[in-house]
Amino acid sequence: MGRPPYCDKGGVKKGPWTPEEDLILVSYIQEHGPGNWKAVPTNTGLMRCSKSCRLRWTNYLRPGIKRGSFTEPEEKLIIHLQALLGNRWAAIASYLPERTDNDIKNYWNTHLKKKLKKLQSSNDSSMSRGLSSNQSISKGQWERRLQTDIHMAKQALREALSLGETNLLTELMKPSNGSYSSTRPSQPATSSSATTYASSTENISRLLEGWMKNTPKPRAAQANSESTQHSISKAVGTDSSSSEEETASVANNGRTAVPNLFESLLNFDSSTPELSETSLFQCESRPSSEAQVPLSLLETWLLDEGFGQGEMELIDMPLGEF
DNA sequence: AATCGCACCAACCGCTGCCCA
DNA sequence: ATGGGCAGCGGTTGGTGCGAT
Repeated sequence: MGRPPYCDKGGVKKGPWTPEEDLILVSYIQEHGPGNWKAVPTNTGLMRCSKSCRLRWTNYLRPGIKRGSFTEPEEKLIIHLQALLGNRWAAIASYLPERTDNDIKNYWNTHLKKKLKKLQSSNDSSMSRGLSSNQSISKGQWERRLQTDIHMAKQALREALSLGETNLLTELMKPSNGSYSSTRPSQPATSSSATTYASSTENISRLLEGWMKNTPKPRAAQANSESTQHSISKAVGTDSSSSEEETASVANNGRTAVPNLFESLLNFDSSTPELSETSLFQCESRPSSEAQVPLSLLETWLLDEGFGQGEMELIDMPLGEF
């Protein structure tokens, strides 16, 4: 129906956010918490629509966001979840609490799609040499193979963990240096926009530091602000905190802390109380909205110890629908 | 050195669903 | 029951940087 576009009002700024705007937004959210986005432009004086503010926060400024290349376990998890859930990036992102749906979506579109295409084409050629086609695989076989793949992903996670939690987190958090480096690891922070932003964000970091020292806040906001500052500092590589802090749980905004997540992933207990018919997709809404990521039926299925055991011969089956 | 094409990602757009009056 | 307002989501686009030619 003809509802006018929400951000169609005149005088609404579009385009990249400036560090100053970021600072204003972060400061406001630290004080008031995320939510009630409609009030944000009004109360902050930002010439942005509420939607833009929300996006900027959830995709960039929100504490606990991991920036940097995707690790192999993450990659596998995304592939499997995409096979299971389709392009429901928010649902997928709920299993990777440090990644935003936007990030995952971008990563999928720019990296994984191609990767899988390649994989598929190479597989097609092997199929033409006598292997059965995807389409001819029975549903049961398909599911079993998928389960095997998932089991392997899980295995990879566990292996990573077995190196020690710190190592895992190091792995999971690398490079945590503020700019995406997935396929451009050497991209210098000297690219014009990056430079401008990085240096300005450094300023934000410093400003926030001072601001936090001087501004008394409610407890919740304070906790939030610390992690936010940490996040921003991290994002610009100015974080001087110890590695302990680095690996410390970043329970912020109700999002599941990393160690907790992996604890939940790896110590999965099938007697999870949340198990219910309706729980299958209960993680679809962003975990940023309050609760810890509950273990859903899907997680059960994904991570159940018993799954995939003895099915290792079914590895590397290409995932269809890519 | 200049140009072109590609890759990447932040941000926008538009739709959907939920909540509330 | 209904309609408006808002948040959330997925698809798409535009700007920027890099590498190849």
